[in-house]
Amino acid sequence: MSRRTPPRPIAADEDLAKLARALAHPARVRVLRLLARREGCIGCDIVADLELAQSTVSEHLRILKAAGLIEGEVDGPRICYRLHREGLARLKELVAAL
Amino acid sequence: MSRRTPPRPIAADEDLAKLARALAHPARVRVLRLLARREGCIGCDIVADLELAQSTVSEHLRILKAAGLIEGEVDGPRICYRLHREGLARLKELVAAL
DNA sequence: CGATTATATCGTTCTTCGACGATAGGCGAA
DNA sequence: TTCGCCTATCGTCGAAGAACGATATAATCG
Repeated sequence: MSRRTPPRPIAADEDLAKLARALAHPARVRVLRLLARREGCIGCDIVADLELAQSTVSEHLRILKAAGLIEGEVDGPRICYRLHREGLARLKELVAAL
Repeated sequence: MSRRTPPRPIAADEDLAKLARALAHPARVRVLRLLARREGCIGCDIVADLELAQSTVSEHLRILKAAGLIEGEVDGPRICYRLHREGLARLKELVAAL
């Protein structure tokens, strides 16, 4: 157990890779910036901002949510998205530690 | 030209997405950590550390190099890889700015 | 020179991603 | 309840990613 670099996957590597994958598309980065700018939440305005089909945007949002970078709260017939500070903080930690 | 959010791609989004894509695989994250640990350079030891075929590792290194996160210097018959501080710093900047 | 070692590249196969249209479900308003 | 808006999900298709073995290139050693 004094091996220098254990051959096992190493959880932190997987974690960072997963978060990075969520960032690995300009549309998703744009969504994050959008949510950062407007402190509050945004509904379908995201669809209007990105120039993509609604279903495509929905998929990007799903990916960001699955990665823990954003969260969506149901607000009547629409959904209010906002940054998920904890997930974002974890991402920053992991990157800063590189 | 007073549009709030111009529909153009926005270079910074593309940049961050590209960098993130380079990080979007555990093997590549691991390489970065490896190079961070051993301050100096490493040759084919990377192949030994990752449990992947040499050609696969070579491809991962190519991707990291293309993203500007590492650099390789020819050292006789082998190649000495090290972190590319500037690229890494740019990545950290962009992520921290989120 | 010939052998050895370290890397890169090529070609293939399989999987995953990204985009779209079509459609279904939920909620508020009329 | 019926209509209309917002969102999610499904199915499909083409593009890109990931892995490998085989092979090519380059430099050192004997």
